[in-house]
Amino acid sequence: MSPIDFYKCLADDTRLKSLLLISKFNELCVCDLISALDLSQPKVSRHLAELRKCEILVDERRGKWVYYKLNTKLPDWAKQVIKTTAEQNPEYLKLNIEQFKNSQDCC
Amino acid sequence: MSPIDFYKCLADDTRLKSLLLISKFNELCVCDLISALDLSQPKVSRHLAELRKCEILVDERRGKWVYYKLNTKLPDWAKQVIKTTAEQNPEYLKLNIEQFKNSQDCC
DNA sequence: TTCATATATATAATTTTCCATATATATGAA
DNA sequence: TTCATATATATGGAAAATTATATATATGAA
Repeated sequence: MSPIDFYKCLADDTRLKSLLLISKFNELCVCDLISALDLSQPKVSRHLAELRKCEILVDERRGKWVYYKLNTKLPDWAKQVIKTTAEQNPEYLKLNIEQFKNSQDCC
Repeated sequence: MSPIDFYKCLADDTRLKSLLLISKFNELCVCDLISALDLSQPKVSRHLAELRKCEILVDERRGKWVYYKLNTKLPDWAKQVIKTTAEQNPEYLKLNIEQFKNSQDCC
């Protein structure tokens, strides 16, 4: 994975937020992201497909749902970049996480 | 600096290479980057202007030359991301650094 | 059939690039 | 010093390329 392909894939609000939310929650299904980000299903799905195509995320179908998580084969630098960004920017995801938790009726 | 603005600014080959070269060499002038990257002067200048506009780089004129270096006011996570990417991807800049050293007639 | 997700196509918006030109500094001659 | 020229860098504007979006439709599991 070349740095430029990696950063191009992060350079969209929907993709970056999806990635950081998935990093925080370990794995999420498409419908979780749709409700957290409050975006249309095709939009979320298309951006997840991009993250899948450049092998940042992997997907796994379990019944009706498709779950996305980080690709464990990512190079170390990419894992570190995602982790650092997610941990040190809580405010960037704050509202999305609140909304997600409300929609899950939990916490 | 929001993560999305930061990553949008990295998501171009000219900008990313310029940034990583500057990170490696501490500071470089525009003409150094033009010869290292083998790109037109307006192209390099325009991309440096973007990195300046989003406050990732700062510039300083010294005589005829304008030097660019990292903005020390960058948030920690951004500094870490740049450092990690630069250090763990030597091959991404390899040819550019060789070409730069040849043009400088050094090392 | 319904629910969850993916994808195709057309359109819109954004970004990049190129060429020309502008600006700022340095240098050399008169 | 002044004027002309050279060098380094920046920027305006148009065209080209890339990317994102909405809507409609397709697929796959229950």
